[in-house]
Amino acid sequence: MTPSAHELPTVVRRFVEDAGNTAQSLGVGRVLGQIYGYLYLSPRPRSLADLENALGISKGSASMGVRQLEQWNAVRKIWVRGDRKDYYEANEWLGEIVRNILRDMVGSKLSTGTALLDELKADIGNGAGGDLAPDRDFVAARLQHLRDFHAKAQKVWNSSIVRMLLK
Amino acid sequence: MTPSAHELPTVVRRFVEDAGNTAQSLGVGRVLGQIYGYLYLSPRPRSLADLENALGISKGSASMGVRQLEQWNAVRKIWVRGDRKDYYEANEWLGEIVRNILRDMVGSKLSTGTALLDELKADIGNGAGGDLAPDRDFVAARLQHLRDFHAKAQKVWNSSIVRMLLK
DNA sequence: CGGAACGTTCAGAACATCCTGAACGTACCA
DNA sequence: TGGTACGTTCAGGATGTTCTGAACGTTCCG
Repeated sequence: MTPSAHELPTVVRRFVEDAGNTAQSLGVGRVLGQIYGYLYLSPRPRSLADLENALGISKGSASMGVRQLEQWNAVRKIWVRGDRKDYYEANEWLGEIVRNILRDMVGSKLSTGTALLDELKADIGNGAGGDLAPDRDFVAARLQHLRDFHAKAQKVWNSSIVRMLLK
Repeated sequence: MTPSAHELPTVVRRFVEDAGNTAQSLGVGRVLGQIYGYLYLSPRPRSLADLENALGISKGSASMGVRQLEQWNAVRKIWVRGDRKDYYEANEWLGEIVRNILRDMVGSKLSTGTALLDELKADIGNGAGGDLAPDRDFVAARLQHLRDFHAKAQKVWNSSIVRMLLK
């Protein structure tokens, strides 16, 4: 008699489902939401096998899922002496988690995003943009406008990250 | 001699490409980024046919793309007397666009997200969560914790929307 | 040393999303 | 009234993403 999945209490099952949907619709992957949701309602740490079993996902998904969640500090690995399994528990400080996720999904793009603009500006400066002919000035102005916006966005971003950090 | 695509100036082509990639990686769809990017660098309004042609996308994509962008106020429809085509131009106020996109991708979830929590809380209140047995209090506490976070998140969200609005 | 228990990896299947293009509706004009 | 020029829709094909599960590496134990 294999210990089948679907033995979760109704409340937990529904919560996990919703966490999965929410995670997916925010673009972080359904499984991550499910794992976090399950651990969030677990009064004690759970092993990878528990996750496979409780959520009906594969070993691979569980393994990669917890790794990603660890990177965001959404879960912690717990060692139990004399037990070779890895156990995990949820970090309940959601603000921190959200911040970490945002930093690594949005923040990175904001910081690298200037490169292309500079390059294009340089291209226009040389004759490289010769085929722009009559629109040259307009295009240059718009690129400049975008650069300004980008700079402002970076500021807002940094300060708002700090604000959330204050909680 | 069909007027083929790929007649865009190099600078424009690269900008459009990048806009497409950025849009995609932020989860709003590559085509939307391309259309907006193209219009952003266009000194005059463009028709749907222009978009199909310049970006190498289908009529359907162009049509649905501009509709979505209109909803976010990212582009404006321009009427030209005596011309049956619809023309579009980009709204250059990116802050407004970002705000509109966020409102409709994140804001909505924040406002609807309480429903499930309330329901589950009620279920625990009745005997419905009987199979939770010894974990009942822990689960209830975690649900409450989440409710608190949710309330706080709504506040931060509303005020930060307002802040960006101030420019 | 051999084998058991575990975590990790990754090719490819399963699934979801996005885009195309043909069919259609509508407005206009001769 | 028929024809043309346009915009819209949506079934289904094309593309991209996520998940599975078998193969493998490692650690531990007898």
